[in-house]
Amino acid sequence: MKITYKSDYSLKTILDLAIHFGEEPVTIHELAKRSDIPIKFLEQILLDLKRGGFVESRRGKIGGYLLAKHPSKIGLSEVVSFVAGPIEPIACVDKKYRRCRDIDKCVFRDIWQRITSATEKILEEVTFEDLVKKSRKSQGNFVYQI
Amino acid sequence: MKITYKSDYSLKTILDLAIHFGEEPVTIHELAKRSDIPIKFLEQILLDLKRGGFVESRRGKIGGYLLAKHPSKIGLSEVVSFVAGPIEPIACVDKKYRRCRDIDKCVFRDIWQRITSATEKILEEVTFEDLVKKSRKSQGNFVYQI
DNA sequence: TGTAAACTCTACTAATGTGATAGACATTAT
DNA sequence: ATAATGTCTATCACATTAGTAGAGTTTACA
Repeated sequence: MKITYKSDYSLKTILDLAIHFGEEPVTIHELAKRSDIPIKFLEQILLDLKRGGFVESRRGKIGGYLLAKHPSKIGLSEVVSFVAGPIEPIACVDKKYRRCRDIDKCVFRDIWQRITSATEKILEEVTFEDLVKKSRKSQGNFVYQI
Repeated sequence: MKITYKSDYSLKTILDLAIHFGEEPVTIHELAKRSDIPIKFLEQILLDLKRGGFVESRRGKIGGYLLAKHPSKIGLSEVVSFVAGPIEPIACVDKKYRRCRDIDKCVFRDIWQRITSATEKILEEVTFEDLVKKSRKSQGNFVYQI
């Protein structure tokens, strides 16, 4: 799990669409402006999120983006996994990396697994509906601000 | 926190020195061979660890490296912070990154902070003495294997 | 039926980080 | 003296990140 600008932008964008769930499609322009994201970068991000099944789009005039599912059905865990990669903080879990000589005897592995479990537990308890509610509670609601 | 090869090598090296605490200095050559680390890369890593105050060196013939403190006084948390950067998984915590428009209203921030706390809790409970004991329990002790 | 406003797709780029490698130098036990 | 050790600086190939550019396609509506 690595929260880069791109994953940060992805999360903010899904939250924005969750806030506007049930309304008209939201344009890239609006999303970009509200979350202060470079518009051409956001285009690519939205295409990714579409491929991931998190958002849908409408083309043409009065087109825009919509959340693909109800915010209560979108878990933070699945989104984070998609936009920020596997939760594990450690290289040795990744298939691309060389294996340890004897990974089963690595005393650090248990640590990384415990951190992963703790992280998953926190993420799995949260849906975007929860985040929308939390966001509405923060007076002013930062997503709308200029 | 990002566990790269370099941080992985650093942890393994400190563990190796912890296992040999109280004995003669361990040479870079031995460390490199036992943990399968490119020797020239390990040289740099050891200089970093020295600057970090984790290890000491003896130059000249029969020189080598030693742990600077007793393994029970070296916490996994401090080592990980040193070799893998701040525990936080998120860009916005880093001073170098642009601030959110209104970071106090960011609904994700609380999530990253909870993950950070959970991670710190796990790391803070472990010292290298613990890891040495755990390592000795794994029969064969991978650090010694060819 | 034209057109403006929207999404779509591919390519490119600058900056940075990662994982090394190379080679000259300094120190010390014997 | 010398061999074995640590020290230091430079360089490099490759991947990732955070964009930018530009040409396309689709659709509502006048």
